Amino acid sequence: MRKPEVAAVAATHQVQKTKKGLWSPEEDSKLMQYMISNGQGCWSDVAKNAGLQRCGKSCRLRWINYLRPDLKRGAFSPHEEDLIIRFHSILGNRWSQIAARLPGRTDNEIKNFWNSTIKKRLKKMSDTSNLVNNSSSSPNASDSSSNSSSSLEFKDIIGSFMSFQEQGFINPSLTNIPTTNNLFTTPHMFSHSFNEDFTPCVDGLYGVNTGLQGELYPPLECEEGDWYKAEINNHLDDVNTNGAGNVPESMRMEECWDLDQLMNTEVPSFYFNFNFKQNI
DNA sequence: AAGGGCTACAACCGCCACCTT
DNA sequence: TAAGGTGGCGGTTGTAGCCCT
Repeated sequence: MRKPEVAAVAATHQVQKTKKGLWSPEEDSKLMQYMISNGQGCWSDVAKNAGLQRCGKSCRLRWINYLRPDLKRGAFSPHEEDLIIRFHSILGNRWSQIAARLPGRTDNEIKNFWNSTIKKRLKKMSDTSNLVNNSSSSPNASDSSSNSSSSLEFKDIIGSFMSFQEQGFINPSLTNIPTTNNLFTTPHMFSHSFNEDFTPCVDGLYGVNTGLQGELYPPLECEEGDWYKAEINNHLDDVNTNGAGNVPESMRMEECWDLDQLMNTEVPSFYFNFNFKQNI
């Protein structure tokens, strides 16, 4: 939160003052009344017409994140938490897309929740697993900052990896929790035992097909229950869970997957830009 | 009671995409 | 085509309020 301040902005013939910082109840009430009676329009007009000394952007943010009548208030339910974690494992930091799938929640809210709560939880988990599995590793083993060239968060990978493991998609007898030392160099075994196929999406990249994807890509030939060796690419940029930067526009997740349906199925599924290598 | 540390979250900033002129 | 305006988004900051000592 910020101290209220008044910034002078030079206008054509006069000096208009735009206020910054916390919104007062009076300002909230003005904006609320204006929005209810006029609806959403050009935000800079909203600021002017509602008699607010705020920039349009500030009005927009206040309305979307705080005043909107359809907002849900209060703590996230365990179900919402679960959804956020699952959506994040698929969408990365696309907060607005995650928020669009959680009615009544805003991207800002979810982002804050993730950064203040879930991230810490994952960090704790990764710290614990590093202690257990990597007692002889280098002092930097849990330091994600050493991978500063990538937007990939090591903690996120750990979280996703553990999620894979918890749900039985990673052969427990063949793999350990990865560390920064071995995550990108050690092949890990991914189960294919749920009744769908790994589906090649583009040149060396494989997704896990839940069967919801239709006939877009030919499935690999494989037997029910096979284990596949998934060799995670050495290049951090290629395993960026934040986006589909390595996947051609036409093949990106949004176009291929019905996320809403996906999230309602009993079969969890994930899509990483990992460079999977088939090892039958 | 005081004050220091920590957390949650409201709000700002900078960038980008899109639209209009 | 370029320039300017606007909206949307993710990252980041700063502080109110809580907790602990």
